[in-house]
Amino acid sequence: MSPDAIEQLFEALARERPEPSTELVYRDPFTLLVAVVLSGQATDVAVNRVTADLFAVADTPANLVALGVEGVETRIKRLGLYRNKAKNLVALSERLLAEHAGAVPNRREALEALPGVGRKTANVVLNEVFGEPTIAVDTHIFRVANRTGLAPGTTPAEVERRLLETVPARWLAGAHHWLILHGRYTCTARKPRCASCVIREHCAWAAARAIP
DNA sequence: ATCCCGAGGG
DNA sequence: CCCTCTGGAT
Repeated sequence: MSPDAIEQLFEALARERPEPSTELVYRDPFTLLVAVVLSGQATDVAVNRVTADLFAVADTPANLVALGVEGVETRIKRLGLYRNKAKNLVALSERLLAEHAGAVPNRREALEALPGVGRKTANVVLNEVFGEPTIAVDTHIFRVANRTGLAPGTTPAEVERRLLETVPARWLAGAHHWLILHGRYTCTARKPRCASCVIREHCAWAAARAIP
C-alpha cells in the first residue's frame, strides 16, 4: 500500500472514531494484566462489567489468591471460558508473588511464561505498562491488516513487524485502537459491513470483490 | 445467526 | 494447523 493510501486510511479511521471509547478499564499494571487475560473471546463491554465486580474485592495478587478459584469464577462467570480464566488468574497471581515480588514482570519471556498469558496479552502489557513500541495484534487487527493489504502476514508477529515498519509515527499511537474498532464494528469476520466502510477505497479485499 | 481485544493442547 | 473452552449480547 502506498504512503498516500496509508495516510488517507488512517485519516479516515481517525475521523470516524476520534475518541477511544471502548478501552478496557484498569488502574495499574496488575489490573491491566487481569483485564486483558479476561478479554480473550469476550467483548470489551462485558469485560469492563466483570472487572468492576472483580476488582472491588480483588485488585492485587494477594487479594486475588485469597478470593480463590471459586470466588473468581462466580464473579467472571458471565464472560464464558470462565473456568480456565479463573484458574489461570489465581495461578498467575501466585506466580507473581512467588517469583516477581508481586509485581508484573517487564520481560516478554517472563510474561508469556505466566498461565493464560500469550503473545498478544504480553504485547499489551509491554506497550501500555512499559512503553515498548509494539502493537498487540489480535484477531481484529490481523484480519484488517490482511484484508486491506496494509500489513499482510501469515502470523501475528509478522503483521506486527510490518505495521511497525509501515505505519507513520504520527499514527502509530492510535493505530492499535482504530484498527481494533474497525475490525470490531465494520470489518467483521464473516459478514463485513463494506457498504458503510470508510476505508473501502483503500482495501484490497473490497477491490478484489468489486465493492464500490 | 453472529460475534467477542486468546491461549493451550493435540 | 486444528480443536476446545464458554456464556452473553445483539
